[in-house]
Amino acid sequence: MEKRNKHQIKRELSFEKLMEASLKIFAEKGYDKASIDDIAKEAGYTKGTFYLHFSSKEELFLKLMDNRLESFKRQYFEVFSYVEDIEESLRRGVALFIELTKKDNWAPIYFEFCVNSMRNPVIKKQMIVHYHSWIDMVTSVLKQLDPFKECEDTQLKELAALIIAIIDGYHLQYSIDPSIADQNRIIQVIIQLLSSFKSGI
Amino acid sequence: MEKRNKHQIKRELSFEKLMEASLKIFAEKGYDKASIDDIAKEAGYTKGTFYLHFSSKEELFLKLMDNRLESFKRQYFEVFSYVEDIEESLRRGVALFIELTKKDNWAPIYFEFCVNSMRNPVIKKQMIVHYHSWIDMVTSVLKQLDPFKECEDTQLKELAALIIAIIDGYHLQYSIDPSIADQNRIIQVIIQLLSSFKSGI
Amino acid sequence: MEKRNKHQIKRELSFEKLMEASLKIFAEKGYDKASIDDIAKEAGYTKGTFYLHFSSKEELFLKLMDNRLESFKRQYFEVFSYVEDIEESLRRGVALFIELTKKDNWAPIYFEFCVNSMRNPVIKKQMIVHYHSWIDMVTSVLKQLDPFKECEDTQLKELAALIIAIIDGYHLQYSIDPSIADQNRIIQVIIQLLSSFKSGI
Amino acid sequence: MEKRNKHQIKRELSFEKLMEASLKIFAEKGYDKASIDDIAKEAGYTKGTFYLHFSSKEELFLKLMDNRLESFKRQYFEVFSYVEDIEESLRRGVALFIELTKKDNWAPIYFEFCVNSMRNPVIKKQMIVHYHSWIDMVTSVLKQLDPFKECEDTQLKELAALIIAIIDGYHLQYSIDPSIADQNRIIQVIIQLLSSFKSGI
DNA sequence: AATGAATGAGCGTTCATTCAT
DNA sequence: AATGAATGAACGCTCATTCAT
Repeated sequence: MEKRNKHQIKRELSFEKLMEASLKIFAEKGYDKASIDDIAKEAGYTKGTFYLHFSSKEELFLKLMDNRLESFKRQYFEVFSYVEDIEESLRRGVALFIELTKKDNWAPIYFEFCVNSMRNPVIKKQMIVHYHSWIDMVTSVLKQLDPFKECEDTQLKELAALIIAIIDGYHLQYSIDPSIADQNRIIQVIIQLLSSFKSGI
Repeated sequence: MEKRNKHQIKRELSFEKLMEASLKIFAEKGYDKASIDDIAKEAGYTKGTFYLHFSSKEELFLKLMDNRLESFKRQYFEVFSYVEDIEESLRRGVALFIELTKKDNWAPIYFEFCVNSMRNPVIKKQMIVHYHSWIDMVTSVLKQLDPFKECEDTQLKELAALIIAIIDGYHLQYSIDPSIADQNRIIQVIIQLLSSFKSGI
Repeated sequence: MEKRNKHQIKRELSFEKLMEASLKIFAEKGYDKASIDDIAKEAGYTKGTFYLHFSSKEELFLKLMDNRLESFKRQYFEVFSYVEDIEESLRRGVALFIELTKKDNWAPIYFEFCVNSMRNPVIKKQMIVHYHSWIDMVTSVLKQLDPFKECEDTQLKELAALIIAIIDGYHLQYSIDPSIADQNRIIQVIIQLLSSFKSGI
Repeated sequence: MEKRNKHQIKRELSFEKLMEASLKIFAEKGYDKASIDDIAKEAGYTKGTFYLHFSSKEELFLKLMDNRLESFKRQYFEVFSYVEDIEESLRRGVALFIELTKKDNWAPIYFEFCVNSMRNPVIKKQMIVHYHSWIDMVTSVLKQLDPFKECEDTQLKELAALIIAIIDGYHLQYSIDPSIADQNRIIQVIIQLLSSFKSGI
């Protein structure tokens, strides 16, 4: 048992280190230019160790995607979960939402996920699953808000998809040239979108 | 002289063909997985010819970016140039704008430009130049519209940047899962944004 | 003492299992493509256990060769040991001999031994020892037969070598294309060879 | 044209060198242990050049097999083609046949072909084709001989297959331990086989 | 202008072997 | 006795780039 545990702990440690390293390397170099050697070395191991944990580069990428996308959803959800009155708290929510994307070098890795999903069907499939799960999350947040409580899910989902698209667009612009991407304006747009949606009902 | 000319013509022809081929191959495979061999073959030449025109893969990529981004701006500008009365024609304009992006497999190559610009400073610099030039173009289109004629350029530029961000966001979503990206809604958002901007003045 | 015994028994068990597994894997994949992992897994153990029993892949191969070649000799000897009257029983003997080679996927592993012995001096040495021991075995069988009782050993050994060569040749042909290797004809050739040898004396 | 020619000549030269080198390396080390690096270096080139000529290691092996097996058939055929009177000249023919196999390090490469054909279906297929073509060759030689002129092809083919099996068996024994493989005896066996076949008609 | 032979560095992956547990 | 984490050398293969023709 004890042995088991020590092995397990070591295993988990090296796995964690490799995941962390791969996040960094993929973000820095992109999927293709990131080599297994780079990743293993960054994690403090050699190539061989990598293949103890992942059967291929693609598998690692998939696992990293899954891990990161899921973790982001969770973080976002926490941010939004205590949003109760509308305007002001939503403003705060969206601001936080946007703030989070700037942490952790999220942009390069996120767009790396996106771009690779456009060409690799396996990655695409996983991307779609996560994207929908985000939409569901945002939908459920909206549903907590008074004005939307009565809305149909389909409508709210469309609204959620729109919000995510806008934030992604802002996000991309911010990555290209932070000096032109104005966080306040994008928040205004989203608030406005919500208001007009309310009144449209 | 004549010979010179024939050579020049041939040279331009092979250059054009290589550019076209590289567009196709980069869109299909992405920067890293596209090989010079692939591109040359697609153009009907061999590797050697490639290096007669481009000193490296990166140079080609830069030239292609320049060429495509410029050409897109031109196409968009044409679309918008005869927009004179507001709402309806703008709707048509934005729709066309969006439609254009779906042609020519533009999405994968565009995001390829974006993602690479996040990592390569030379590419980034060029991307920023083009992005600003797009903003200027959209700004100038807006300026033609009655309600915005009196606006300050700085304000209009912010508006233009916002519009482009939103369209990019829509575009990305469309690339991830076309079934959730609703073109009409995104157009509505932009129209609304314009209206509210007008009334905000 | 008892503990010792238990350990020994376990040790012998795992050794046996590893040998059996290696026979199967080497036959299936050949020496180079068979991995220690494959073999250990097939035996129901892990790599570590393998190195408790064998110091290297080559040592295993050598032990397996020794084991298999010896075991084959024993089996053959049993088959031939009760051959007493000549023609008919010899026919049966040779047929059985050939039949045995088809069992247990013997061909691929046997030729694996042969081919490796052509390149590795250690393996070659062991192969020669066994080959000679086969010749001796066949010689002793021949010596039991009336017509050969008076023959000199050197002569009988030559005959034995010839018989083994012919069977190996048949065996190889059978492995390449079973549809052209005719067991009866090869038996006839051997019978004939024996008759002519007899009359040659 | 001239250019073409020079390129072609260079190409053929490097191809030839690579084939020769691969013959040597495969014979020395066997298929799996022979590395592309080894082969290319032996030929005086680098790995890259190898892949200009062969798309994979397997393709090279297949081409080498085809080339060698065909060339051997041709050599054998030349040896036998002027065999007209029986016994003595056949003796000479078989002797030459056997002699040829000792040249060029044929044994290790031939058994390498055989052993690999037992596990790789593509190689197996090609091996069978060549083997049958050998049988046909030997059959046609036999048919030139007076006693066999009237025989049916099917019968002669069986005889040919038998002869080849016996020679291969001798060949294998010779490779394992030359000191026990007696060339004269194997020739006697074949001659005898032919005589008994004749009288069997 | 165009070809294509040649290079060399690099990559994803495998695997025999070691050793702490 | 058995495990399994870790290594490091190798291997098959790809590809951007160079250069003689």
